[in-house]
Parts: sequence; structure tokens; C-alpha cells
Amino acid sequence: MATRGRNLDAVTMRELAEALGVGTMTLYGYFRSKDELIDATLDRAADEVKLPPPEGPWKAQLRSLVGEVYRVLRKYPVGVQVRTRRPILSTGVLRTTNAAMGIMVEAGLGKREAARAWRVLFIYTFGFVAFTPEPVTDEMTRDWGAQLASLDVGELPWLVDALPEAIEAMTGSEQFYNGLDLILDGVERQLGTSKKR
Amino acid sequence: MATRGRNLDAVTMRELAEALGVGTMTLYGYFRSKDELIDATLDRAADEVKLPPPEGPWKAQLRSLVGEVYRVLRKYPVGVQVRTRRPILSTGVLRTTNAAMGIMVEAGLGKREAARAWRVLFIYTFGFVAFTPEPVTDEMTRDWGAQLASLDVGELPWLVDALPEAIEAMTGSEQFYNGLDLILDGVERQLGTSKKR
DNA sequence: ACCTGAACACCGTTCAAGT
DNA sequence: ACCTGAACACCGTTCAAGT
Repeated sequence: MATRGRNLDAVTMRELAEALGVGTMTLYGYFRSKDELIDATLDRAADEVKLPPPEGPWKAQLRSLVGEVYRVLRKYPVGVQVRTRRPILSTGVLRTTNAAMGIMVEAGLGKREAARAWRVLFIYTFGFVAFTPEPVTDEMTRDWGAQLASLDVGELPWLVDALPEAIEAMTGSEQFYNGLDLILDGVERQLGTSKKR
Repeated sequence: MATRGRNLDAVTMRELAEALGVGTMTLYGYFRSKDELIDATLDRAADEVKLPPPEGPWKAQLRSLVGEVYRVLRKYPVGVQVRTRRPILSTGVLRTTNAAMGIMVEAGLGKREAARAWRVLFIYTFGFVAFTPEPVTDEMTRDWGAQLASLDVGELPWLVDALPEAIEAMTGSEQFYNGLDLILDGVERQLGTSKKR
């Protein structure tokens, strides 16, 4: 098996119990299942998302809100994998969706457009954490280099020509805001076509 | 444990071997590990992505390419979870990245901007598959409804006001192209600011 | 050369019992 | 009431052996 990494299996009931100095089954006195334990953790995490004050340009508010979600999700990456299996429908988590909807509707976007835009932002944020390895270890760099070296690059001229740029774009976790701004530009354009006020 | 769903654990070496009518360990004669077996499957899948002919507007070409990636990934959703653990660096898969870079650089985008835009498109496509349950079963609908009904919605006015729109935006897998077009608008704006020709 | 059952080191969780 | 060891039904994979 590959490394457990940031996957759900990175947390095991046995290890957690040992770390707490109790028997494994003691955990089941407080949570009915591992899923329930993880849910409780994520609800705590959601409270760490600071909602922006409702003032200033909508774009700055939304950027700040999404940035907060990103920051907190990086701290609790287990939330990403849980979300791949089911939506997380707790008040703590939905507070964020609610705030985003408020910002966009107040800015003049229709409800449907706002809901769709939020979906894109949510997918980007969770997806960024899901698909950006962090930290990148020396072993990873070595593995990937070896794999790339063994490729027939003759068929990949555009990629070869922009290899440094491609590697930078795919691995840098500091690049979250680049993509976010690109998407916010797209949302702004939606605003132009569905203007309500 | 929750359902295995479309996760990597949905495929077990024992079950696969049984389906093939061989002993479990026979598989290890052909692949060194489960990871290697999955990689071989994904490389086959990547060949199903039809690259668009290099003619017509760049936006239509890129839209068609990303749509193809989406279509194929829906067929092999196991690729999503594999990608959360490591990049997939095979010629088959990188053919797609190469084609996307070609379309964008030919359109006039700088290499760096093209690489960053591709990252957003990649994250959106993989993230969409990762975070959109498909199919939605009756049991899921019942569970989510029950969870939503038990919430204190007093704190979530914007969300409550747009609940049908939110549910539609979060569950409809046919909505992939809505978000894609929003992102392509953002890419177009990049083109305006970094125009090369 | 090709195949494979038994066994190992793990999981989450049930059960039946301890205090 | 609170806690928990043993056991069950699973994994991927190693090992040692079959043909």
C-alpha cells in the first residue's frame, strides 16, 4: 500500500485511542462510529473560519472568505476526503455557504447564479487541497523526476517547452490565490450578464 | 464504515481475482502492487480522451478537451482518488496536459499563465467528479433531508432563501459545463491582460 | 514458468464481560 | 455508568510451496 498520507486512514481508532491513553473501545462510548468522530472534528474546524465583515467590495469579501476556508481546510485536510464521500451538512459548515450566498446576492447576482458560482469556488478550494501534495518530500521529487525521465516526450512538445512553468503551477501551494482570482473574474462576468440592481 | 462507493477500496484484489476466476496472488504475477495495477488501468483510460482538432476558436477547443477529460473520468472515477495521493505521470495522461497547453499558448497566453489556467481547469474537473455524488440514491436523499431538517436554520437566512438553487447547484452532475464556462471566462480575461500577439 | 493457499500485520466494529 | 480485551470480518501483501 502507498503511504497513508492525509487520507482518512491516516487516523485509526487504535492509534487515536493509544494517543489518548485509553482502550480502543472507549472511543465508541463517545462516538457511535469513526465517521461520527470525524464529523465532530470537522464541525469544530468549521468554527475557525472567520467570516468577513459585510463591508467593502463584494470581490474582496468573497476572496477573504474563500481564503479562510482554504486556510482552515489545510489545517484539517481530512475534511477533503470526508467530503468526497458525502456532503457535510452541519450548521458550522453551512455557515460558510450562507455567508458566500449573502455576499454574492447582495452584489447583485441571481440566486441561481450565486449558487452555481459558489459550487465552482467550493470545488476549487477543496480540489486544490485534494490535489496539491503538501509537503512535497525529497522522495516524491525523486520519484516524479524518474517517471518524467522515462517518458517519450516527443509527443509532448508544448509541455516540454513549458516544463518549469507547469511544475511550478502544479506543486506550489502558495498559488491558491492565482486560481482564485481567475475564478473571481469569471464570477464578475456573470454579474455583468445577470445584473439585478 | 461508510459505503465504499467510488473509493479506491471499492476495488479489492480478492474480489478482482475472483471475478477473473484466478487466485488472489495470481494478480501479483502481473502487477507488483495494487497501485501498479490501477496505474495501468488509468493509462488505458487516458487513451479514451479524444483531443480536439486544432481549428476554430481556442475557447471551443479547450471546452471540448476539458469536456472529454470529464467524460472519461466519470467512467473511471478511481482516477480521482489515485490523483489525490500522487500525480499520474504517464504519457497517456500528460497528452491531455500537452494539448491544453498548446491550445492556450497558441491563443496568445504566456506559458506561465497557461500553466496556471490549466491547473484551475484540472482541479475543477477532478474536483467536480470527486465532490459530486453520482448516482444519488434514495437513501442519500433521505439522510441529507433528515440532517437538514435537524439544523438551526435561523443563522442561515441566505442559504434558506436559496435552498432549491443551492441543492440544484450542488447535486446536478449535468451542471459541469456551467462552471466550466465561468472558468473559461476567467481564462479569457487573462488573455486580455497578457496578450502576446 | 506460472500459479496459489496459508499466514502476517493491519483495519473498524460487535460482543460479552469486567469495574 | 463507564470502560475494555477478545473476536469477527475484512484489507494488501509476503512467503513458501505446489504444478
